[in-house]
Amino acid sequence: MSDSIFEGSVGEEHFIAKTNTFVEVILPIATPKPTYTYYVDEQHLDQVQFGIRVEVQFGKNKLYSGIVAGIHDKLPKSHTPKAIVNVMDDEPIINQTQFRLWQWMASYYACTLGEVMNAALPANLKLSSETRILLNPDYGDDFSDLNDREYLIAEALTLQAELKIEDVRKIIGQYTVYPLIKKLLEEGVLYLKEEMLEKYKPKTVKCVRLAVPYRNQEELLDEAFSKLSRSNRQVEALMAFIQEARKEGDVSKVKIQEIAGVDSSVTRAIEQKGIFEFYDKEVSRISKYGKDLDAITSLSDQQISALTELRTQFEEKNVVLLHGVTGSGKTRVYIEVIQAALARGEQVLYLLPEIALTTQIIMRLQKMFGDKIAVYHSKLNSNERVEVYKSASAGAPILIGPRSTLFLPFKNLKWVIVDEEHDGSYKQHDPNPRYHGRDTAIYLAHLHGAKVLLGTATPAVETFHHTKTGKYGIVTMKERFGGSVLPKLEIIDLKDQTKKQQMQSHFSLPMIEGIKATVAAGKQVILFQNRRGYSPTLRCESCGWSSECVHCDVTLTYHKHTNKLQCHYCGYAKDIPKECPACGSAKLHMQGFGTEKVEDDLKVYLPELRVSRLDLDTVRGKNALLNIIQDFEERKVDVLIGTQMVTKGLDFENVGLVGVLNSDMTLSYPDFRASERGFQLLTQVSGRSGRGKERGTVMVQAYDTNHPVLQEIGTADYGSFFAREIQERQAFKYPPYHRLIKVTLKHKKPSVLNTAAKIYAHFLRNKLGDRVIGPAIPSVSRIRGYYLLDIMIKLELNAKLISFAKKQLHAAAQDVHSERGFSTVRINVDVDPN
DNA sequence: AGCACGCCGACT
DNA sequence: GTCGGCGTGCTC
Repeated sequence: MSDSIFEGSVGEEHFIAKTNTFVEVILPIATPKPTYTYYVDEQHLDQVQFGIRVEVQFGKNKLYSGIVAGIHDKLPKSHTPKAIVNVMDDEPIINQTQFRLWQWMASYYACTLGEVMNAALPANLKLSSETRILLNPDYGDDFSDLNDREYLIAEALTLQAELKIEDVRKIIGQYTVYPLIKKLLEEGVLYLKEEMLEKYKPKTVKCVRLAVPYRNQEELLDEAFSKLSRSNRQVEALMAFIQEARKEGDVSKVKIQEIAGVDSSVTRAIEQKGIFEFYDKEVSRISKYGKDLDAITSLSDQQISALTELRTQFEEKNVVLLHGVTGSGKTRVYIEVIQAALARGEQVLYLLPEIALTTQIIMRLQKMFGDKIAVYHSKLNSNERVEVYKSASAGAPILIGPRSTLFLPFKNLKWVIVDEEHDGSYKQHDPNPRYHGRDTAIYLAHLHGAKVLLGTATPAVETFHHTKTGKYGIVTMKERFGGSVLPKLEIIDLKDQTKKQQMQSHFSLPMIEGIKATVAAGKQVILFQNRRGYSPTLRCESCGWSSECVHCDVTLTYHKHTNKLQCHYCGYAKDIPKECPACGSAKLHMQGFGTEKVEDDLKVYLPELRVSRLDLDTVRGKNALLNIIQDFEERKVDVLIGTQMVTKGLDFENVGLVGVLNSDMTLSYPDFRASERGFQLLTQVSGRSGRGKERGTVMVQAYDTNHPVLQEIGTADYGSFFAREIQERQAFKYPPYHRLIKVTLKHKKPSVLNTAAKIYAHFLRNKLGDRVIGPAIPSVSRIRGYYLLDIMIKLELNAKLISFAKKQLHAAAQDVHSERGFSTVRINVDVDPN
């Protein structure tokens, strides 16, 4: 080792370098450099290793916890490194494989390592000086277990609700505070600020027990019965209770009412006579659901042959698509695959689209595999997340969750299941890294030497294409489980209905009749309304004025519960004007229809029906979704009106009719995936119908009844859809034949933005020619006060070309930013946009 | 991403 | 005359 002694400082402290060791540190921020070099002094020398967190100063006062990505002895020539402030871990929190995944993502999705790190680590592993700490109210005010310094912090927090890391530093008069805070977090004394937002609320169930004299003295029961003898129903309820009480500890009120066939007025009466007593029992959602799900079912012939076929395919291919029609029982096949993996001691990753929407599947798996499953739920608090994170490296057998679950530190990953592989929500849109969960999963599996099972009823065009070229294997299941047949499809011509004046608001006559008949037959109905672009807006009949957001280029939509006009992009809200602000006319009326309007209209035409609604607005609360689903399952609701959400993994037995109110919107959306999305959506929606014994019906209302996709769902014919679609993709240079990169430029001033986009596009066109398209004005051209322009790049599938192009994207951005007055133009790159 | 430095308009 | 607006550049 050469002598490379230099002088430097950290904060106020001055040091003279005595070692010759430096670390490359990844910081959780979007900076152009992937890592920064820090000096390791003597006291930390034997603690630094790859993958641990170190506390470092960055800039004048910012402190971050960064990750050590490398150790070396080369003093940087251009500058004097700062020393690390502290070492935070004894053991690495990421492994080499994770780091390789991060690097791949940063390179493939054209973002920084820091941005990947940000997405990859749970919040509790990413302390920075911006973090605010609060007192955990559950800990109480007994601080006697704390040492002096800890006590000082806790005491300060009783006086002041929250503290910044900087404040903590001042209070205890020392610079190094992270280890202290880390310890207090672990002991449950503190909370990080984010955590307070999502308070854990246990679910409770109303339960029944006998009131005091009767509870302990069985001989008094006769007396209880005689007290109730005047009411048969009350006697029955008590008998139901006694019968249930023999089985297990807690007896739910609902269950008794169900068995005795009575409602809550009866149980309440018994309570009032002093025989019953009600109490709330905390239940885990899983066990509650687990009970009424059947034990492991036997496999159908089709499932058995699918499994055999899968085994064969996996001998050759690393990725296999399981293409099974809705209701063919793919989940059952996954369960078998998982069980086989567990028997061999292999780790399984199970990815789902939106976790909240697929609780049914999670429950089913959890019931099957119990505590072998760790769910990386988006609503876990930070401590729970860290627990799951650590359990992955400890070898938890099954890890299940949305795309971010990819980032866990797997130990022996051998299987990745990507359920509903086609689902658009696997793609992250907004903050970098704009990654695709399915595609990243395939790379992750490659790093681990694991196999990937993609499952869906409606494969993504890219995926199916890869099965055609032989890159992926494919196994098909054509029949629905339990012999239920695919639903009957009726296309209703809205042009014709309008002509005959048979439309009632947005319902055609056949649709109304269909709903009536289905409910009369004791079946339930799902109505699907694609909200996209079809929300109710306020329009002036005289001059055509409509209310627009002041920050975004969208019309405001009417929300009944707030009685205001609101913006979907930024949340801006305003009161409903009495007269038109443009022309003064009072003829303002509501236009368009969202699920809310459908619900209201239906109540007018069919007032006797029990209607419920499932969309983003009604599932805000933590249990709301579950409640809506349960009510529908328990048949307390006749008609469920929903958006896309009803298409995702929900499984209801008693649905006789699925109605699609307006299919045109879905199919005529102006982008290259419109057909694909439309086909997937309509097929998935219709798959909700007739899951039980009898054949269901699907009614699709359409103006453009000749749209090819409408014919293709009719025959559930993926093959002909694919054949037509793949030709268009090829002809118009879209994926899978070309790779798309979408660049979005943003600025507050349209003039600056326009020039910037021109410079950018011109720069790129010089390098890439007519592969560069645009700039074009996107359908929403302004968001939160920023104007937007899109530039699309279509690249042939040539690795050299693609990596060249990504370099040029970077150069083009620098070119724009170096121009005077253009440094504030934001440039976002989205590889493989949806 | 944050933060300080620096250069131009409306105020005591 | 300054206060503060934002545009610019740098951070190991």
